[in-house]
Amino acid sequence: MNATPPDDPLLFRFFNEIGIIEQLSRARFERGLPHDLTLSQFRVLNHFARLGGERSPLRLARAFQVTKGAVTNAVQKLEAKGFVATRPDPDDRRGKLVRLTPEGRKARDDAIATILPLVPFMLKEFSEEEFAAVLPFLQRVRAFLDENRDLQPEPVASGNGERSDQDAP
Amino acid sequence: MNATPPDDPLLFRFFNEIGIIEQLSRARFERGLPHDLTLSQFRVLNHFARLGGERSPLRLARAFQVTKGAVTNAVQKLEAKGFVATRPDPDDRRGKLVRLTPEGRKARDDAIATILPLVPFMLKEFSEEEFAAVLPFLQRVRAFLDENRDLQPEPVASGNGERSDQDAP
DNA sequence: CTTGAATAGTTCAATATTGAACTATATAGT
DNA sequence: ACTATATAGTTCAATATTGAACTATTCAAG
Repeated sequence: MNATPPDDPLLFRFFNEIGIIEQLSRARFERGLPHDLTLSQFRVLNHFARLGGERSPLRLARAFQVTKGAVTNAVQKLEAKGFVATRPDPDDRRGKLVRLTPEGRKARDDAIATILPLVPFMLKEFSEEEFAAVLPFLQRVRAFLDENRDLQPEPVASGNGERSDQDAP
Repeated sequence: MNATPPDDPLLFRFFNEIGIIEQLSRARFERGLPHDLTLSQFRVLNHFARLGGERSPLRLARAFQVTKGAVTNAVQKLEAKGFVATRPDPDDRRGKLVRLTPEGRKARDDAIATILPLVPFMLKEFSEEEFAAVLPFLQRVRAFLDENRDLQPEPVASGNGERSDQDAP
């Protein structure tokens, strides 16, 4: 069954395919998550595993495009499991810093391991070159959307500082 | 800030970009939805607007990869707003058939209208040709994931009948 | 300094989604 | 026919997310 009629703007068809792929891949990944991890919780672990260091909950909220409350929740759950640790921000006593623990690092690796079998599975159908070919364009689109996050198309307002920390899944 | 380190499998980087693009575009679209529509509710309207006809809630649930309960909820809300109508399935008295009303059709068009300005906005940065170039590959990936939905990569089991009604957003 | 606005984080009510239980109907095997 | 099992839809408790209120701290202007 077709997903978007061929007479829709090319752009809609593009975003429609993106949406379906995301939904299908997320459903598959979410099912297999170990340690009772939520996708949101995994995202936090993955963020730190990839980027290292310490971050405030607010930065995480912006990176994931969720509310501060959602991050509070995820961080509390992760802290209860011992997968992240927090400390007060020494430079700003309102703030907090979250970091990955070794256990959290391992939990993240366990989660990644559940999708690793997918690599050879998909590479039977698609070549590395094909992914490599589309990647740069996807990155450009992502960067464009990221730069124009809260921007309404019409007014062409001016960008507002801190951007570009987007993360997924 | 980079999203996925360049040494990750190309596949992960691909799905990571997909995930980010989906998140950014969904956030933007969701914000502007009219008629107090939820994204889930819009999906139902859009599904019927594109494919026409009548469908059972169960088919919708499979198309959207959500539970039957979620569809019950969305359909009830849409019915309360007069955007869909339902009738008992004449061939199966357990079943129900949902269809779009003219008001629902209009509500869907209103929703689409909120993102239409994005088309010229993005076409300043990207050409139609670029989208056309990546679309076929995305469609192949989508079809592959759709065909192998609940399939675990390892056992290479046999496909199980009814598939391929996936929809998004 | 002191006051007022902004910011970081938490909490809470409201809403959506899930997974499981439940009801009603259909289908298959004997 | 009769019983057992499967299926369509709803409902409900549990959980996650949101948006707003709230607390505590910081920053900026006078």
